[in-house]
Amino acid sequence: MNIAISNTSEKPIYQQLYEQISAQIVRGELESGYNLPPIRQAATELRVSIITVKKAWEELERLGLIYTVTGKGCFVNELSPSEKLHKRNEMIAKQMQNDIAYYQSFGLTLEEVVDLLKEIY
Amino acid sequence: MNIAISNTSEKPIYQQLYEQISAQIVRGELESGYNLPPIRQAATELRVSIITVKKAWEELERLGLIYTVTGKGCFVNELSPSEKLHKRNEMIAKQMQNDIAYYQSFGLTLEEVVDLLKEIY
Amino acid sequence: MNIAISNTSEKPIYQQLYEQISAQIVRGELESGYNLPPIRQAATELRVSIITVKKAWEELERLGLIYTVTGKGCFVNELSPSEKLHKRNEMIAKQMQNDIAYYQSFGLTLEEVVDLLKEIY
Amino acid sequence: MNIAISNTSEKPIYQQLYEQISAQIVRGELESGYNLPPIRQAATELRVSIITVKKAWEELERLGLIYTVTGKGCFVNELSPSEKLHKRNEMIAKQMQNDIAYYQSFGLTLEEVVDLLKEIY
DNA sequence: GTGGTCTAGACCACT
DNA sequence: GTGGTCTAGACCACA
Repeated sequence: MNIAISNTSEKPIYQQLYEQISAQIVRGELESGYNLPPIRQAATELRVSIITVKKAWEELERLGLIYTVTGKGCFVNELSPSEKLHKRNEMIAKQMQNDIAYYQSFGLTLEEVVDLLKEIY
Repeated sequence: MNIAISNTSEKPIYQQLYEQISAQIVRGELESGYNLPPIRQAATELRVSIITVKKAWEELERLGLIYTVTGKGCFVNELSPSEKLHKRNEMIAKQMQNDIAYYQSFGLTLEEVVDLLKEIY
Repeated sequence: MNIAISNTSEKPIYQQLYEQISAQIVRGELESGYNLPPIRQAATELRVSIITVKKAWEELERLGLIYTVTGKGCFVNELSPSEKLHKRNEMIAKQMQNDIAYYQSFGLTLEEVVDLLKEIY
Repeated sequence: MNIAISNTSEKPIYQQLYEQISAQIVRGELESGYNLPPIRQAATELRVSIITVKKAWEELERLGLIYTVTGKGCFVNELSPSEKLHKRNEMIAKQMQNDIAYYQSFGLTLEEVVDLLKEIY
């Protein structure tokens, strides 16, 4: 578990958590069947509230990336590489649609967006 | 004034307001010196609270896009086209940094991002 | 009449007016008996509201710097040089007390204030 | 938290709040990491509205003096003594420019200002 | 319990 | 009639 939490970020902590973990899962960093640390342990290590971790784990379950076995813990789902890729593209596309809507509201063309993107990347 | 407010959006109303208006200003739709509607009138038309409009107008002033004269009203600042362009890119870049951070967390390369962008745009 | 009005200043216009004129009077730039321009003319020239000019003229009268002759106009009071000096010091001292209170709230010593003052002046 | 609010002052309440607190921070009275009282509690104690306190806290955040963590509270930023000094001088200088402009409108020289200052201080 | 947002209505200063 | 400020109370997201 390699997670970076920022208290001053505009994103809520539980979102930072599930975004980073879901990224690690679809990238294959966290393998199928990987046993996520217990909520209490994760909360202690990351110095966040148990409720916050619970909320993040719940979101991961809702996304179909992990499953919970009561009394045993949470595990990364079995996902084929193609399924992972599909989920990854799904998540990215969802975000990108919002981003593009924002760019377009300022009247940016695709070329301008790409140019700015190359500059900042 | 052509504003669309969504009560279901995750963005606060005042932010929707200043984002749309700032976009209209830097796109040149609202000309320099344009007299924004009085906050009370805007509040009535948009069916939101005066304070909500006020907060949006304040942010626009902070962004250097409008100025307010007590007792007279609020007006769009005098901005040269290059200044508008600069402010636009500034706002976009700020947002784009967050977007890119998200894409990178999924391990996307610049090329992949551009490809996806072209697809969705 | 040599007045500079700023719409974007945080000071209300009527205050800008009476502050500048009172300064000109106690400095001797506007001589005793000088006939201030009619309210309507001043309002037109300065591009402000008649009400605003009226409010400034009233404040000047309240300060004992001008007097009004109904139907004839407003005139600068007869003031001896020592009276002018006294009024000047009075106005400055009043302002300076507020300024000093502000500086002191930040814990500045007299020496620090003087140093900063020399730097900015 | 040692705040004095004057309802008769010409300054708005929220400005009195952030001026006094910012002074306390740059003077070092409120240490880095200090947990400001919750806005509701502060509002009750100071007998002002929540929104008024919120507005003051927002300005403090904008000045780079505090940061807020949703659900946790507001905290004084980590600032080195030199940073504090810099921020202090920055705030003072901003105010002092207005003060000096006023003095100069009366034709005062730097020496006269300093003399008066020493007298009143 | 904490901050984030919003409402509806009010009073005041300024133009 | 305009903006500037303030109130008292409410609901929601977050920890």
